[in-house]
Amino acid sequence: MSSKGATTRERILEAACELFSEKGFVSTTTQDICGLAQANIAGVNYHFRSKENLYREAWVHLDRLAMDRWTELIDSAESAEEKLCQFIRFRVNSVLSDGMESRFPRIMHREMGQPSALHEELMENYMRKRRKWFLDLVREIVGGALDKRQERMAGFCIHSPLIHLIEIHNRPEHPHRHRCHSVRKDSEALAETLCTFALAGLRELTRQHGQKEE
Amino acid sequence: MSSKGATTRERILEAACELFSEKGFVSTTTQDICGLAQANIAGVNYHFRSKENLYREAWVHLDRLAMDRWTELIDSAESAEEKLCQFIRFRVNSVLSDGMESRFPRIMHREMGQPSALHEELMENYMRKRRKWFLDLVREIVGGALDKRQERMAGFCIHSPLIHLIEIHNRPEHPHRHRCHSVRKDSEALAETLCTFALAGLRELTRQHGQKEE
DNA sequence: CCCAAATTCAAATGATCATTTGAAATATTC
DNA sequence: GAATATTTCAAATGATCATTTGAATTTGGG
Repeated sequence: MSSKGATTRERILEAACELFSEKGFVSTTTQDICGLAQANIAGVNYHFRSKENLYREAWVHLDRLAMDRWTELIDSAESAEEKLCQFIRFRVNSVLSDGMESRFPRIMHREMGQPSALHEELMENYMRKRRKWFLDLVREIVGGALDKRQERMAGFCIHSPLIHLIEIHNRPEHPHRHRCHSVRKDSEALAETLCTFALAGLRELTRQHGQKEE
Repeated sequence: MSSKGATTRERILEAACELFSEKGFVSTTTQDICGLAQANIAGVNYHFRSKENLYREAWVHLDRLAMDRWTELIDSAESAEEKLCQFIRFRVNSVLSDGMESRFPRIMHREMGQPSALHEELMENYMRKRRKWFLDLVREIVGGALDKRQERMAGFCIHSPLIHLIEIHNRPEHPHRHRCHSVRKDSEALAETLCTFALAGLRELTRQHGQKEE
């Protein structure tokens, strides 16, 4: 716990980020948050007006952290294909690490599975730009060989395993987590498998499309 | 509504299947269920002892329906690759149809995202056999070329888009569903794209593995 | 050191939920 | 068709939750 020398407000926000990303908005109670933050229950409403607004602040905070790491990533790679693989490795590592890096993907995933009252606002502010970036990257790789609908479907095929990975590694404790053995060690191998699948799929799709043209 | 000439018990079970698969155990209230079933609130506890036990009965019912369609599928295809594609087409059609066929995948998905007290029992009874069937199918396709860990990862790559599809099409109404345009029409095209990706990925994986051997 | 503003706190409020209760209504049996 | 068992019902119960309240405590400026 990083509650060393932090204000009550900071401890509550930190606890909120942890719990909201783990369990989502509805399943997280203010009691949970204040318990973890070692603060009084009324602290949430005093410092953040409401649970809902605390949720909003948690998004602002997590988005900022995620974007910091995001920009590092974007600049590093050269070709579009390499950029995609970097993105895949980045996300796999983030999620499997179970650390702070995985919080943004996880709160996003919880919000998708059980939308809060802020859903549209959050999608507009935090989803749209990421989605566009990813689809543009796919388009760059296939080099205009596919139509918009096919690009979307290809993006779907590539992105789905990353979403599913979040899902698997963000399940409430339940002794049933025995499936995720040797997760740390598999991290790199899994990322490489996902890259292989993504590139092989894209190549096959463009190949098929080229054949139809002739 | 198929409440024609059905007993209260049947109407409650039917409503429970619909709502549990749409919103999951916790987010579905007995009031919702009885409202949809046009039954008194006490009906759940009279006919099913508890909400939890009603949930169990809903699983029994949905599993039976899903298995009926499942066996039709298994017998039809010849080669393992063809069987996998049949499975993919079947699942895509089921989920995109938004009908009764999609209920089992959806209740499964909700249970994974927010496990109930019955989680382990349900996984044991309804998940294990399906999971085994799918992984055996992958193994048959790669013909023993990959090790267990790689088979699992390949299965993950192929299965993830199907899970994600359930997720996308099982989101609470929210006007934000505008992403799913022309879903019905895209159904076949999406299934074919998924098949292409799956087979291309598997071939590339076995090819890479063959190279390493030499 | 004192006072006022900011913060913390335990307890109360009101809403929602699953479940219980016991009476009323309905169906079944003899 | 009366007696009995089954099913329905409106209202009550008790648990959990977010939020409010007003008093107690701490903090910071003069």
